[in-house]
Amino acid sequence: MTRSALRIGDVARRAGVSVDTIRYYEKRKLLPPSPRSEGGFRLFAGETIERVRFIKQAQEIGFSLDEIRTLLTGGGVGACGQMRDLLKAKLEEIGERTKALHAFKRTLSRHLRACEDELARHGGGAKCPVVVEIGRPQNQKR
Amino acid sequence: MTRSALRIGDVARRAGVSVDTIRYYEKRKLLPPSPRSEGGFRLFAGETIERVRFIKQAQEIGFSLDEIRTLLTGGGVGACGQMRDLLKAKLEEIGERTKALHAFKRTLSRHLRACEDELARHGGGAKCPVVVEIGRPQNQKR
DNA sequence: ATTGACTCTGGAGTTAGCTCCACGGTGTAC
DNA sequence: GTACACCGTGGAGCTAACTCCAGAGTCAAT
Repeated sequence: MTRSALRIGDVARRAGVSVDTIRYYEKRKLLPPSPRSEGGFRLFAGETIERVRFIKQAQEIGFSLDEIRTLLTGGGVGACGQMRDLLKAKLEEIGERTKALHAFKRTLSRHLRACEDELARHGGGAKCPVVVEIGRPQNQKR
Repeated sequence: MTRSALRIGDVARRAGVSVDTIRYYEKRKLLPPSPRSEGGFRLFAGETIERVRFIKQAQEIGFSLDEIRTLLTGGGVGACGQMRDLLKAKLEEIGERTKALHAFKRTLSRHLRACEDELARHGGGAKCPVVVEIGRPQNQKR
């Protein structure tokens, strides 16, 4: 019951973003227009913090604000089926991202191994095999 | 031995980017300055295609061009140790990204389950529980 | 020798996602 | 009742990563 409303600065601090970001999200419809105090200050409920964190989380893994908004605003009233499709699509995307991440990880791991082998053999005096493989100029192979 | 040089358009096509992008990468030092033809056309070796693909791959999973450049240019001549550290750091970052991806996947999966339960129970007529949980306005819990 | 596809440079323009600023009003603690 | 931190709006500015353009030159084929 202690639903004391938060002001924009509190939300920002507790969600780890700037107040400008909050206002920007509101403008971009990622946050609904908030009720205001007498004097015009925005008043937020505690859940807003969760919501902003969700946005940040989604963003970090590569979704755009527009994509996130479609997630947040669902498919309109009662559009559970639409939401389900959306979620499925996003989950598939995440699967692909995960695969890409794995592939890249393997690539880097391979380079790392080459690097450590080289260090073990020549103590780093010679030229790095990674630089040789990856950073080769455009002329020829050897 | 058939090292016929490629022109910018070939590289672009085969790497799946625009010629402008190639030139941009060169300017940003992700590609070394290429030798030129008599008339001033850039001439690329086949490996450039790999390199551009590597850049795109790294980029897709969230690395900036600056970060990628440090990977591509290593740590200077013979700096194998430096490269190793760099690779280790990047691999750790990838690990974190993977975790974030997983967490988000769980969140979305949970929403999806809620959505499908709701559909099974009420056939989608009612309001979507996901919208209720995620897209709630700032007022109160219920 | 001319055509048509391609390339060059320099610089301007674009999109996403903020970030900063000035100038003025609010809220509350003393 | 005033000091001081906070908030409001509108709009300009910023960074990354391209993308587009004009005007001019190149190259391979016919």
